[in-house]
Order: sequence, then C-alpha cells, then structure tokens
Amino acid sequence: MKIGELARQSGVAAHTIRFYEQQGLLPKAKRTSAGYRTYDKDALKRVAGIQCAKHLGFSLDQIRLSFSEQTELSEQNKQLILSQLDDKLDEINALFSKLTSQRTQVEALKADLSRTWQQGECLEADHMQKWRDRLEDDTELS
Amino acid sequence: MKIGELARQSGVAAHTIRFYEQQGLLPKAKRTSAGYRTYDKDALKRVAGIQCAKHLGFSLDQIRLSFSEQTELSEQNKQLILSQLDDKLDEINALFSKLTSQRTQVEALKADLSRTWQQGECLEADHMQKWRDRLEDDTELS
DNA sequence: TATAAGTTTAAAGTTAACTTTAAGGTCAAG
DNA sequence: CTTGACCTTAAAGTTAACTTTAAACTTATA
Repeated sequence: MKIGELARQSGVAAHTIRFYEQQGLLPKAKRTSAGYRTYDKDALKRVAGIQCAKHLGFSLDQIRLSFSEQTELSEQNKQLILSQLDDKLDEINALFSKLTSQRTQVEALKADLSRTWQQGECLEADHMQKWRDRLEDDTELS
Repeated sequence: MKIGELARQSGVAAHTIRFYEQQGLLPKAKRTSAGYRTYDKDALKRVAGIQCAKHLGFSLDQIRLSFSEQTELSEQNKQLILSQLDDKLDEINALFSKLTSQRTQVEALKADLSRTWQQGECLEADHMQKWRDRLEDDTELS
C-alpha cells in the first residue's frame, strides 16, 4: 500500500501522514526501491488509533508519548495513559463549567440587550458596566 | 492616565493594550508631547468591554466588528451583535454535545483499560479496534 | 511515447492572540 | 546628574496542527 492508498483508507491526507511520521507519531515507513513509502494494515491501525485519540481530545504531543512504536505497552506507558485519561476528564469538566457559565451569561445578555433596544434605550456605558461587574464575580473563565 | 496606569486598572498588560490599538479594537490614543499615549476613563471602559466580550467567548475579530469607535450603535450594529450572540449560543451548544460525548467515551475507555490491564490481558489491536468502531459511529466530534 | 497521476523533499505559510526582543527616548527621585 | 522606572517602535517569536509550495522523480495509462 502506498501513501495515497493509506490516505484513502484512513481518511487522513497523505501530507498529514508524512507529517505524523516526521513528528514521530508514526514509525518511519519502509520504502520501495524508488523511495516510495509502503504500508501494511498495521499502519492503517496506527493511523486510525491516532484519529481515535484525537477524537477523544488528545494533543499530538500526548499521543506521541503513549503511542510509541512498541507493540507491547510498558507498565509505565499504561500508567501514563491512565493518568492522561484522568487529566482529560478534569479538563473536560473544567470546560463544562466554563461553557455552562458562558451560556448563561450570553443568554442573559441577549435577553437584556433585546429588551433594552426594543425600548429604544441607549444607556451603553452603565449597561455594559452591569455586565462587567457580573463577569468579575464569576470564577476565572478564560 | 498613561498606558501603565490603564494596564494596572484594567488588568490588561500594556503591550496588549498597544496590540489592541494596532488591531483596531481600541481607537488610536492621544499622545503627550513626548509621544506617550494618554487615556481617560472611557478608555478603561472600552478595555473592560473587550475583556467582557472575551469572557463570553468572542474572538477579537468579532469584537472588532461590533466594538467600533462609535459611542452610538447603529441599528445594523445592534443586529450584528444579537446575531453574534445567537451564533455564540449555537457554538456553545455544539461544544456541549462534543464534550458530553468525549466525556462518556473517555470514562468508558478508562474503565475498560483499567479492567483489561488489571487482568494482565494485552489484546491491544482488537481492543483498540473496538474503540475505533465505536467512535466512527458517533457524529462528527472534532 | 507522451501525458497525467502519484510520490519525494525541505522549507515556508497559516491562524489567533498575544509575547518577546532590541534599541532607544523620557521622566521622577535622590 | 545619574539611576531606574516607564514609555516608544517595528519586527520577530510563540504554539498547534497542519497546509502549501516548489522542483524533481516515478509509474500507469492511452
């Protein structure tokens, strides 16, 4: 299988596959006599594994760490993966709080502005001040 | 008020304030004879307004569009802001779905791996295949 | 055999929202 | 009058995850 075929089967662009190899996320591919990369089904699995981890929200750096070329994972690697999963859960939960707060604020601001503008009011400064005060009370968002 | 004072009062770094001016998020500041920028309390309000919008999750591009130098907002600007708020809500809700799905998947994967590894199993390939299949069923996540 | 499609490389470009650097001018205190 | 804090600018650097470009080589098709 040449790189174009792997790209088709995995849904990952050929240049991205070369990029992953260059970045150490994929082992260096074997070459034909002409220098073309060749792949087997294991390569497809590895590419799919990377896609899987990306879907779960992991960065390429994190993926590189656990997804080393070894077929067998060391005890250390297993621990690393489990703790990365825990970190990811924490991260997701933090984002949840942030989004929840943002949604509430955006909804309220929208309602508030709609009402204000329908009444033809234009108390921009004080109006926004109210919003700034409210946001400052919140726990850190960004 | 010079830029350092505005930075202190707003909590935004001086170089970031210059950056905002350069990017058109803030009007060009008046200068002292020596070329130093000077600001009044309105400038503080504008900087605070930018922080407010950033907290709500808006990009600097979006902020620049609605936050033009005019004190009075045009009817067009009002419509723009309201539709940006709607877009933002859609975006937040989409992120919510994505995060919900990610959290479920990460939790399940963690439980699964913990169990597998405690039993000393090591069926990497098939094991991951299960996860890839499951993820492919999901609606687009990333 | 000529053309089109596929492959190779290294290096530069992209986006966002800054931050850092470098080299210098201004101002208040001691 | 000098030291240190504060200000100025333009330009380059940062991070992530690619994408694009350019120039050249190989392979399949007509």
